[in-house]
Amino acid sequence: MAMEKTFNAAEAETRLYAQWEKSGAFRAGANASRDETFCIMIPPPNVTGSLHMGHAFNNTLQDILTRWHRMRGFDTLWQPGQDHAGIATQMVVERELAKTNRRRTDMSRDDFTALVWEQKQKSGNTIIDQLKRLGASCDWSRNAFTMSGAPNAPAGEEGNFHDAVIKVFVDMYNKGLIYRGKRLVNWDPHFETAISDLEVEQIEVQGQMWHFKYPLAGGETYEYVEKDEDGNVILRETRDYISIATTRPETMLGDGAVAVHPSDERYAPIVGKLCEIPVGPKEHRRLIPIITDEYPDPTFGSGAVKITGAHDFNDYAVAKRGNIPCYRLMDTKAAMRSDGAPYAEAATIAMAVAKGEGTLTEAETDAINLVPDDLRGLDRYQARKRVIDQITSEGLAVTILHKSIDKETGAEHLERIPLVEQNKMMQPHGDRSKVVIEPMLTDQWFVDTAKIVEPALQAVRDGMAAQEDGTFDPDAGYTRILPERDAKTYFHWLENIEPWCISRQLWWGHQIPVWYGFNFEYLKDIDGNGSPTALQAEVLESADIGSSITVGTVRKCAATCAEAIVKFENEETFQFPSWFRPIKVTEVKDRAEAEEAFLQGLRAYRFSKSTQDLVYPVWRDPDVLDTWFSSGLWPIGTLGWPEKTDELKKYFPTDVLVTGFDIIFFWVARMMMMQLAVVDQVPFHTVYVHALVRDEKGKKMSKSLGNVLDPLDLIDEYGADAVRFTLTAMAAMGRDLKLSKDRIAGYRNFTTKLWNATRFAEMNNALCRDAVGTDAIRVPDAKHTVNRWIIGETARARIAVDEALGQFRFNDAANTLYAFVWGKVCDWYVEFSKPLMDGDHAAETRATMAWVLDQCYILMHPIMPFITEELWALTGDRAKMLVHADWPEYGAELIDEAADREMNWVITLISDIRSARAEMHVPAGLKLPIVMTAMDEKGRAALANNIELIQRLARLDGMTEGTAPKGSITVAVEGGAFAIPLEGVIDIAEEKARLSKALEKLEKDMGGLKGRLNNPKFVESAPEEIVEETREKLALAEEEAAKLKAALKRLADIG
RNA sequence: GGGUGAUUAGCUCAGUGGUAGAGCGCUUCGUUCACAUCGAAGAUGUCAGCGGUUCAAAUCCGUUAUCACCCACCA
Repeated sequence: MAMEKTFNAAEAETRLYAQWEKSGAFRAGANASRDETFCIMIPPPNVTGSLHMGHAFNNTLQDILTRWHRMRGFDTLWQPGQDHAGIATQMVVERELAKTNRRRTDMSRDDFTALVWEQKQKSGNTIIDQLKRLGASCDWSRNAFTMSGAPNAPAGEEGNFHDAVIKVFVDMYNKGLIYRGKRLVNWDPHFETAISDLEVEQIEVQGQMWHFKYPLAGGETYEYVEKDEDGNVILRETRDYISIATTRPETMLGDGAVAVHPSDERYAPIVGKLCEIPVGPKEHRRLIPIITDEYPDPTFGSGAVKITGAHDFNDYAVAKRGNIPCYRLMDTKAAMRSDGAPYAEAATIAMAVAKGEGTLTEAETDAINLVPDDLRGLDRYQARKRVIDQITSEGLAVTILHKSIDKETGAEHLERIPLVEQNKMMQPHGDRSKVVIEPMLTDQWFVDTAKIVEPALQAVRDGMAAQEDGTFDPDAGYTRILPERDAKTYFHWLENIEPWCISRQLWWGHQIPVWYGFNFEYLKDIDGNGSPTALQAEVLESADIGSSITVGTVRKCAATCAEAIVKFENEETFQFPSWFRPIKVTEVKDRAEAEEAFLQGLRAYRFSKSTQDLVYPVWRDPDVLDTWFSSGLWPIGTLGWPEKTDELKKYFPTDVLVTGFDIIFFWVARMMMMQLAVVDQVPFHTVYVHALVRDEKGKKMSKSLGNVLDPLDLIDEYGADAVRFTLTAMAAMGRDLKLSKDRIAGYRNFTTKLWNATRFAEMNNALCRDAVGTDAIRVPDAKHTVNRWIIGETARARIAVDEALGQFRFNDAANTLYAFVWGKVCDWYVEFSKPLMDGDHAAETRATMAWVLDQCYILMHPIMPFITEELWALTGDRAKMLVHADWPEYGAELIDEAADREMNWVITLISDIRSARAEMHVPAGLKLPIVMTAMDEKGRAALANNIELIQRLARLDGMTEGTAPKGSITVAVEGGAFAIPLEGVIDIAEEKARLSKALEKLEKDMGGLKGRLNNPKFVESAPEEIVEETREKLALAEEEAAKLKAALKRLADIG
């Protein structure tokens, strides 16, 4: 067998991965030899996504933990899968449609989702294949998908994830943890859906703020007084208006009030009076009250704020407090241009066109004339412009005097211009659509997070407390978040949690399992003393009013419902009146089941059996659930819940969640809340939060910046092992990770180094094992110091690696291995072994070399699986593949302190001689004799044992004992000194300089050491071992200094 | 506005009380039979500033400066 000079990663990686898969190496429970389980849930990537650097990092860490546990004999499962990613995936398909000038609304919902499924099946495997290239050892036979088993899922997409999601929704609804409500939500005008707070990002934009006059009702006037900070009056005038400042003039028509701070004296005279919204035909202008509220800041703007409850979150709060009506002005549909095409920019919301009903709820009386005709159907920004123009032309814009100079004449004059302030403001944008979010008052579904947040908080409080005092127990039912500061983020968010809006007006996702129908409870009230509304009256009028409700009543109700449903179908955001609402949330598969469920409810209430032949109208809520609602169930969902599967029993709660901090809120917190709410257990005992991958300059990698490093390109160029090792070595907890190609190349060289160390052993027949097939379990019974030393070093490495991985200190593990393999094995042990490969110690040394290299493969395998597996196969007949090799358990018992001391002495001696030679410019190839001028017993023994390798590595030519010859350089070591005769070669001045410099450094050190030891407080207070160590250091330094001085003196005598 | 973190060699970063390290880069030398994707040697730091605690501080505390990120409702 002759090995190639380097590892061919491209060829070997594919071959090895196929071999692992074929042998079922990654299957749940493969290689299990003990009862303990270890389970990691992959953070499911978007099904349309492709592997980016963040994935590569995240999954490398998971793979390391998984492979490590699998080799240690745990019953291991790394559960893979993908997320259906509602908005993102729907966006991909809609973009495709747009290429052929089609839109989603051109087809039926079923046809559209069928297209999405096609897309899923087309691109869903991309990321799986990419993860395989990285070496991820997931159990692909269990690959999961958050939409599997949905009603319209095509063949091959079976599964029970959908059922689990629906069941959780129903259970939570029945427990009162989910409700439907009319609230102000973040409306994304591009996707025409509500989104949650987390999906909104605040972006700083240059904004404008306009100042307008709202005339007081009836032409009333008041004395407006402005004072400076010291209370001096700086302005006093009579006004017949109140001046407001706004950044959103187009919402003025929806104002419900003008608010000022209670302490604001300027407006005190007019609080409680009415003012007029100065937009639209004069005869139809609304009057709104001037109220007080703590919210307005008297020092900002004019101090007076218009309150538009339906289009601003602050205003909404003020309106709630002050019982001010909220008028929704806008439609949820994008405005159309006159030619019927949508506006190019996405942020288009029409000013409401609907009269009366529906859109302008909560203030139905005023609805009719809310929006004048000339503003209807406009995009919000067009409407803004028109409103500003109208106000300005009417002279109601607040103006300021502006000095300007006539260019022609040079004459200076003052002119009045509208007061428009330019200021930077944070504006909410959709994180996917990048368009400005419109707060909208709509009916949405919410999770009442306040009711389920406490267990999620407590579990982490307990986990962190245990982590703190060192009593952490994985089975105790709590969760720790590492590093600690991310726990703070978690607490902060959960302690201030808002209701979670979970309905999305999309088509791709889990449709909400709620069916609407006539609420018969409503009629019950009529039988009492309640006064009927118009509808009730109508229903009752045509029904037989009597002791019981008759078939006729039901027919009438059915007809009324049908009418509502027609409206609902034509207008997705149709607001159901209160008599039409979900009266039962149930797990039903289709309309027939829903109808049957309703009928059962009716029978139970007051209808006779004769009504069951009625066709009763029901309607399913068209909204789908937020993607994170289903992702939140990932741990139990992938394990088969609600079925009581073996996997669920075995692997749940799972062990570690490895994730980036950017989805702590989106995902981690929600999994915690939902698992606790549904199965009353934490989903994992440890959350390991890692850094974000950035480019060399520390910028977040993004397509728009063009600074993306594609992990697959890097794998092509350097091999997966090098990429993985780089990421691991840089995985210091909770920092940014700046990736550069140089670093990857460095670690690629490291793989080559290991490869070539193996090549050396192979050439020296070190790999002809005396015990083929034992897979290096047996530690060689070595006698020679060199071998005993490297065995001890191997044990140290194993201990350090296990400890590092146990604490999620991935970089420590990587650096330990790097230093061991390169710094110990390659730099020294391979060299030391060369003279031993023949002669008395040959067999032992070869066995040790073989064993040490095996240990390198094993210990490195979790980080660098490919090259190690390849070397494992190349170097022996193995009973098992490396992926299933047994992780070693040897420890400190293998460390031979005496061998350690001896070899470290030898290494220091060789290094010192090399150093002296280099500094004296001794030609590297020249072999020199050496004279031992002094040596203690231990030194003599060490020397005798290792003389051959010392001569070889220090390039010496024979050793004698005696006094330093003329013109020699001095090398001082612990216990002795050497002289290297260099008469004629040596430059005495240079040698003096070298020795003086070394001496200087020593004396500086000695000064510090002496200073400490002379300080009585140090000797008293410091631990004994530290004091002792300091004394030893000083003694050694003094000894060496004495030798250097002697050498210097000799040089002085000569020169 | 609130919060969190960072500031260490030319660069990228480790280092949680005992007197500072790695990789890359740089300089010099080297084709000794594992490896030039290599080897040997070398240079470079008031550990951001100031103050405090301590026998001892890069490390703990306070403060200042700069930067980064997260959260947030200034119309």
